[in-house]
Amino acid sequence: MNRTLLQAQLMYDDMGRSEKKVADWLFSHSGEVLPYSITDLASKCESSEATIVRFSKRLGCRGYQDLKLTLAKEHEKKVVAPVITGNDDCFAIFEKVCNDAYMSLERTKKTLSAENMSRAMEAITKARRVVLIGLGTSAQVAEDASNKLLRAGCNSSAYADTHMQAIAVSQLKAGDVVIGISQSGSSKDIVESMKVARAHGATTISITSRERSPIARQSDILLLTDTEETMHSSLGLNSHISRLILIDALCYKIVYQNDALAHSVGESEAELQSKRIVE
Amino acid sequence: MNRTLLQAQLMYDDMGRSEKKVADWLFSHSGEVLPYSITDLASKCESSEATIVRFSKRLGCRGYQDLKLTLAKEHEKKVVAPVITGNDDCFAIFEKVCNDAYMSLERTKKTLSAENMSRAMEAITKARRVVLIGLGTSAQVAEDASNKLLRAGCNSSAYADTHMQAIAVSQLKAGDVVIGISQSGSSKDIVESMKVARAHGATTISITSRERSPIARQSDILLLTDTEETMHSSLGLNSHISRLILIDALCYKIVYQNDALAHSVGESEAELQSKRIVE
DNA sequence: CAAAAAAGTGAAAAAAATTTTCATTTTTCA
DNA sequence: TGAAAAATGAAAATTTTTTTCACTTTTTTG
Repeated sequence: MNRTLLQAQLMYDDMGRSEKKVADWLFSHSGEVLPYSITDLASKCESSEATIVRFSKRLGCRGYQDLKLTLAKEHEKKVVAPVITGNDDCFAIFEKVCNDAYMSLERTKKTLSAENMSRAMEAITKARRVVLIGLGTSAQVAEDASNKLLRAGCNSSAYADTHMQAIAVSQLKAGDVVIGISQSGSSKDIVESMKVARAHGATTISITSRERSPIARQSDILLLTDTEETMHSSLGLNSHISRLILIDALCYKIVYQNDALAHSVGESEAELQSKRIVE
Repeated sequence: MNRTLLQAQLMYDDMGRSEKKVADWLFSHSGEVLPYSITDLASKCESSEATIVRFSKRLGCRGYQDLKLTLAKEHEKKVVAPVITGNDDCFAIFEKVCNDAYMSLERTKKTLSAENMSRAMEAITKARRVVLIGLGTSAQVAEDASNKLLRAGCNSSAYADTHMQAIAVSQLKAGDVVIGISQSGSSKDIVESMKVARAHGATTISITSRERSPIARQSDILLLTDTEETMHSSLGLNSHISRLILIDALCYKIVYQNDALAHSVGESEAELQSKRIVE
């Protein structure tokens, strides 16, 4: 139920018999009205066009058209990704997985904290050394991030092996940064390494999909990618993509920041861009 | 910029002079259009009603009314200027990179051939052995694909090292499949391995962003991800994402196909799904 | 390079949707 | 009960949208 219909509920007692019919229909079919013309709606409600216009004006709209636009603006997006079926060909599945990815990115826009991103960026920029740790798919993301951070001028390394991770974090000091990447946030070895890093005074940043997870508790800065996996992609694909983009945005900002001076002295956008090329 | 207008940006080149005027006006006044009637808008754009209806239909709407409703539904979304500037904070950059990714996926939907995807899927399903080769970022994709194919029941391996790649492809026989992954399509070692695989009678599949590239010429089946990189993400990020999704869709179809029998005997959707979990 | 074909365009007609008007019905209240 | 006020819906008036079609521009082809 959206704002306009709540308003209608408040005014319900002031309405006449016929206007109430319109309100009732809208309460039980709030999502369906947009494609209907005023004539369609009048017959659905067993009411008349004039009544619908009056109803619209009561709610502060200029008329039925305006009401529809108002409702559309408040329309909560319940984009339901179509379900993949056995009859779909590869391409149809590709399209559906793409849709899933869009939705996942939209969700990530909501879960990700702008402030934490900025804090992470600053911590990384100032760090003497940045260590990235992750396992499985997350190791790939760590590797990718490390490559990009190197290009951005940070002293970073990624470790995909738990032993190497343990060694690397034990060398960290205050002012250093460790970035732990874990989809579930509960990979035991990763959490353990985060603890050690913290004990040595390093700033701990975690990239995970679960807000209440062991890794989150060991983190000074938490970067949350989308929380909810959908049906149509491998578990982890969507957060993998979110994390790749998150890393890319961070590195972009770091490059921009580091090169602000050089840039202001006349370095071209193209040169700036060239520092980011990875493949 | 919302989804519909991003779509318009993708289709911009296909529009005529007058339709472009409509698009231009909307790009610079995207928030203002809702109260305008088609006649108002036509005069604002120095265009005609008919052109606006055509423009609306191009974007998949039934007409101007429908376009307005669609825009109204997307109304709440923030308008993100397409160019990243030094003043953007990390989060704003993240949003822009997401938009880029979105546009890149839309482009990939155009370049990717549905038929070739199906042919690739069939070749992989029937193959005695699948070898994946790639370097750099593409090696990560190859690794990811190999993991998923294994889960899907294919005998697959990925090689990130050129020597290992050379050895692996020399063992292939007719009926085997090699999948070469290369952003530019011209990594010398990869192309060479594709040639060898082909000489041994294996089916060659390539995943690349360049249609006219050496690797494409060595391929029986060509899978083209988006061709044009944009300004806002690292060179390669967008095609990396496209390829991850492409792989995921392929594997999804393979799992569905392989398990069709088991499924029909009563295996649940959940069990089917569980075979795809990677992390 | 010119002719033919295709694509794009906008004025105006046609259709549809919306809003207003007004006669009639229903409700309110003394 | 009956007069005034409020509510209603059919139909008219208006506005908006969509379609049509003749004309223009662009592209292709011989």
